[in-house]
Amino acid sequence: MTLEEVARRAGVSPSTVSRILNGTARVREGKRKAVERAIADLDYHPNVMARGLAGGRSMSVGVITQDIASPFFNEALKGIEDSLARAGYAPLFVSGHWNASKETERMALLVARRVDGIIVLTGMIDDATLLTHAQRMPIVVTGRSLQGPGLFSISLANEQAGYDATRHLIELGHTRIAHIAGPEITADARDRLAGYRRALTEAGLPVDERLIAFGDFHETGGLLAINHLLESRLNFTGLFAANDQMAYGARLALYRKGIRVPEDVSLIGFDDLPSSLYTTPPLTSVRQPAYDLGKIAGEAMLRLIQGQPIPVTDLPLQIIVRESTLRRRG
Amino acid sequence: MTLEEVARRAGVSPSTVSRILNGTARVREGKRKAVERAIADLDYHPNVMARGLAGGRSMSVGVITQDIASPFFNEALKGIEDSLARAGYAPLFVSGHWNASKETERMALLVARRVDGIIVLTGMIDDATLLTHAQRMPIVVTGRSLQGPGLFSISLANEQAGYDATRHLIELGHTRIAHIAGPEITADARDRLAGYRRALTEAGLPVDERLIAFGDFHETGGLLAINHLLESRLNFTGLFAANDQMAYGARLALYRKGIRVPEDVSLIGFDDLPSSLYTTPPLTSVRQPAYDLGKIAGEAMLRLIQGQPIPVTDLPLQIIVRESTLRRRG
DNA sequence: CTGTTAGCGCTTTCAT
DNA sequence: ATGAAAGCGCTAACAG
Repeated sequence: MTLEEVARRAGVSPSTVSRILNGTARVREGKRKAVERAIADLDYHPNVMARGLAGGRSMSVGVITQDIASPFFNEALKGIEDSLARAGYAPLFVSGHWNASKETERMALLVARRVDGIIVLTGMIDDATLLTHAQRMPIVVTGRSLQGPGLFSISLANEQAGYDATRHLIELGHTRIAHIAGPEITADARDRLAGYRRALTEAGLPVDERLIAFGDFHETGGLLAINHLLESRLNFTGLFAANDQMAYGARLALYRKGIRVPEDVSLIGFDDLPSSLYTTPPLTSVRQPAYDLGKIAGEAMLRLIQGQPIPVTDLPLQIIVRESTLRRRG
Repeated sequence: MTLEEVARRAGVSPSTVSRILNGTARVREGKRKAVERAIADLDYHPNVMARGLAGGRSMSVGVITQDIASPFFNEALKGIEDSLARAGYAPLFVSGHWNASKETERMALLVARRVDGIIVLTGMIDDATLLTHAQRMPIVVTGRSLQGPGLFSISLANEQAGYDATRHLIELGHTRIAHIAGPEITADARDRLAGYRRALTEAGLPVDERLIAFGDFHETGGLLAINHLLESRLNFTGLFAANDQMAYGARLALYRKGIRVPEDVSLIGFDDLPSSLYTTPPLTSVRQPAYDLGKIAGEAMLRLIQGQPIPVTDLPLQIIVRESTLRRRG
């Protein structure tokens, strides 16, 4: 089934069919009807590649994640898929594996595929490279605030959220609060750590550097960090992990040592992954609206492609209090 | 940068460049060198769409999952991405949302995008439809065993694994074993349930239908199922959940009632999600090699496209014993 | 409003 | 072994 056959069957020219398909120009009602019937009769679906070649658009947008199998990114991907699908665009997912050079390579792959735009979910690529790419095609990037033509960034208030999380523990009476930070190279991790420091300082509490451990944003990282803290015989009653996965690992490490959550240690995570509702005990966490983030990124991309202005949307981070944090005893 | 410019720069015809790019024919060493230099100098990347239009191949394969954000599917997607990327193919992911009609619709979308093949991860589409599609393009389907030209299926021994899981509990001395099954419409769920029944029967234990609850393969389903069982005042010391997510929900429900795992109830899941290593206690589960499954599916697709024979590979399901199951006391 | 005419960048006969 | 030429299916000026 080709557009030409549709045209023949409807008794019009190919251009007319194209116009109707794309809404490029007004067409007389009669012809439109005829074409629509022909399309239905023939079960015609435009060839996306031919369209792309001729029109210069591929109807696909590239999405760079760090790890396609990470629960946090996944929620975002779902949001992206949903928003893009509505406009007939298909997402092309690639993983950067937390590696700047691999990420650059994947980006080249997307460019070769002539994607109409690229959404970068918390990438490691530097700002300058991004800005350069933005000159050739629309870019939406999350996790940093960047200004530039053809580029839209969605940043979340990580510092403030890190502050709030720590503050939550302080308000529960905790004074010895440890922090498992994420990799120092990621801006998110640095901001959350900065928030932690500010909350402590503002409350007049000392910042004990030995209470700060670094993890890899995975469960193992949390586990190792806690084991390390415990071996150093440092005590603490509050613990703020820079993401939920590390909180899970930390929780297991505590369980192994017979330290109870929340009775002995209050634990707060970050991300509020869907699974955090079902840990034992259910985890208190800073909710990052991952799905919404993806959806907004997708919609922004669509607007960018069409040259429309993008409305500013607020993505509030909020603390979801569950059962892993408790007022300090005594 | 187009192929023509490369040809001009290398002093050859476009066809020659094309031949070198695709390895379609032997080309004299001198010209090949010249072309390769031109490609490097110009940083040329073939236009995938033009290629697709002319050659009839899109260098992309469609992947239908039920839920792009489910941890199990995700591991598989990662495997698919890895195997496909090596051959220059890109996966196009779509979600069927456990809904047969939506799945059919998504399939049509993939066909319209002229994918070179479709991988169906445990879909709900009926066998006949799949066989029909297989006549037009390569299909790889997991979770069922189906024979046909242009079609390759990878099935896992779900019944046997269900049997093994139940058997594990029986061997630990449990006689009252409950089962949280998945949706009856899915073959996986039915098979696991059948294995559960067989293990009980073979061991001479009665199959108490009241001890079988159905869930939706999500955490909520497990939680609800256990609440239901508990309200009916049925007692049991062993529990087999048809997937890990439902096991998580069940574990929380038990925690809420003050029933300890594994001291009071031994719990075994299915899938062995990465996160099951970090639950409290770490979950005993039947390991489904999701990543390998994806990888094998991707490789099979590549072979199918190239008309090569597909080697039979065995995907063993095995029980990973952790700390959520224990010998029955007393 | 609508048809005609060029391509988009590449692959693939068909000659040579 | 290699070049010339004819499309793949569609969009986008350009004329009416």
